[in-house]
Amino acid sequence: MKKNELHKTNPNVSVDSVILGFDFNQLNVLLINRDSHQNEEDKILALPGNLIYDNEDLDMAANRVLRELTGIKDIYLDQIGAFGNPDRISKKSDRKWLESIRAHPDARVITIAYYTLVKMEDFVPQPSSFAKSAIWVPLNKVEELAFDHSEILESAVARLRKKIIIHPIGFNLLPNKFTLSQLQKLYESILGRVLDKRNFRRKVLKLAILTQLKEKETGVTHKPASYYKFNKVKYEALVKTGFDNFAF
Amino acid sequence: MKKNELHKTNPNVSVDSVILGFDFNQLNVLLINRDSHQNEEDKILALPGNLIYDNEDLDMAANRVLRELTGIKDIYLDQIGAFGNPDRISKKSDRKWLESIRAHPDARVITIAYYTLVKMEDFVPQPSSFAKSAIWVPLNKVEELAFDHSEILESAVARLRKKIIIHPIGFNLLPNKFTLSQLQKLYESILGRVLDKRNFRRKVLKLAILTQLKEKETGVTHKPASYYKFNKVKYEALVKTGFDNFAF
DNA sequence: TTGCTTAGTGTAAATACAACACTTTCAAAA
DNA sequence: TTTTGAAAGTGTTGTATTTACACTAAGCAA
Repeated sequence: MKKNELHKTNPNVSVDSVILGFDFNQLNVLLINRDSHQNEEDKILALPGNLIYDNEDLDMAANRVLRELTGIKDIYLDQIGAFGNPDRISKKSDRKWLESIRAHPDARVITIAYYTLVKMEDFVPQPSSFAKSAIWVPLNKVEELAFDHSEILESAVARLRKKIIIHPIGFNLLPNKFTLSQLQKLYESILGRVLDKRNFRRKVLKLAILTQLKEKETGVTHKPASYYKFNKVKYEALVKTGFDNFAF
Repeated sequence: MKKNELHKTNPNVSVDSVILGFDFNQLNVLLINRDSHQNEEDKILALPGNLIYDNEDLDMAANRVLRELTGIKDIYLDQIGAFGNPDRISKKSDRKWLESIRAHPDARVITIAYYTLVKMEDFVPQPSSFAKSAIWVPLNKVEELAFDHSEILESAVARLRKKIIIHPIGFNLLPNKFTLSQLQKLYESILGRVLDKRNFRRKVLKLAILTQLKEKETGVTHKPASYYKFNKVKYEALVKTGFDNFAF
């Protein structure tokens, strides 16, 4: 084909999701492996994703992928952007991945990447011999991924790091009730630095978007921490005032 | 077709660019009209864009669109994201636009949107009877655009507003030499509020990324302002220190 | 009862931000 | 030549925010 000629075959367009969860210690990403036959190239993991349907918009497609894989619906989802260098099918294993989502074999693939934050308790991967089993992998243990998924994952984390300073989306990663220390640990994991306990607590509580519960931790070998829950009503009210800084 | 069936026809994928320029008074966006026949539906303007080629990556395609239209190359470009509701071809005129970029007629169109900041002096649209003539339109005079381009334009401005607080990309919109008042006016245009002159100057100068020139304004009927230029070397050094706040 | 572990709390110094008014310099008009 | 208009340029002060820092409280286990 002549260089720079318009394509005759339209590209495949898929949606891939970076699904992040927090295990009270570090961030984890949900990855899938194609099947359980452990050939060398089958060990390469990928972000969950699929081709978009004709009749759904992009956000719907991302929601569908999340729902089909985990059963979770109506969750916070944010588009990272489009990826798709023409030479992105570089690894031996990438072709197999493409077959598995029934992509047009001759066309390039462009993917619209999303990231989302979920409570890990909402999805516990089942040990399975089925194709496409999913596993939680701690961010610092992630190895090379299929296609350009490593790059997408990196973008997602960078985006989250910026966004969490401005919007308290971190609450999506925690159970409904949580302690201030858990919240602080979450922020430290995302931002990659330790925070001053007193300053953190003062700042969070001053926002007045948390409700302190009467309940406390039990069974711990130290002073039990008080549980809090996220107060969505107060948060919405706060946003309306033009609030835009949650910086630590 | 059955609902939620995978598409048989891959979507068209195009790149659209929000090209912004500053005329020392307000922000302008570069729009094109399809041809000079002034039928009613031909008056609808659109963002410049085109289908991506088979062998180019997305950023390259956006650069190409910018270069083909204006001759400008190697400019700051930032991806906004992907747009493309399946029902986005809503207006009578939209089909004509699609024909003009030779899109596959039966497939939906997904577009990857970019925005870029240019010096208006670098591109002066020529009055033309050719198809697809381009014009600078002040942001507050923009009417309904083709497809979902109004939504894309809105996203671009919102993105710029956030980004300019953190990165001094505003210099891309000004000539090489400019006065502090021009710079302030630019920030006021983007942020949509007036800024205190003394506080603005103190803050900008403290960053030490501007070099004051010996040259002053001439021919003005008031005290002539000193010219400054952007010092890229000092800026890069500043970024390395972890600087991330240019807030006003 | 002692020891270990994490929860929970206040203050002071340094820094950043916001508000505010007058003098200077040029060109044009009187 | 003098006056006028118009924007450039310049510091200070009060307020709010950020940072740094150390001890007591409460539970469980040994």
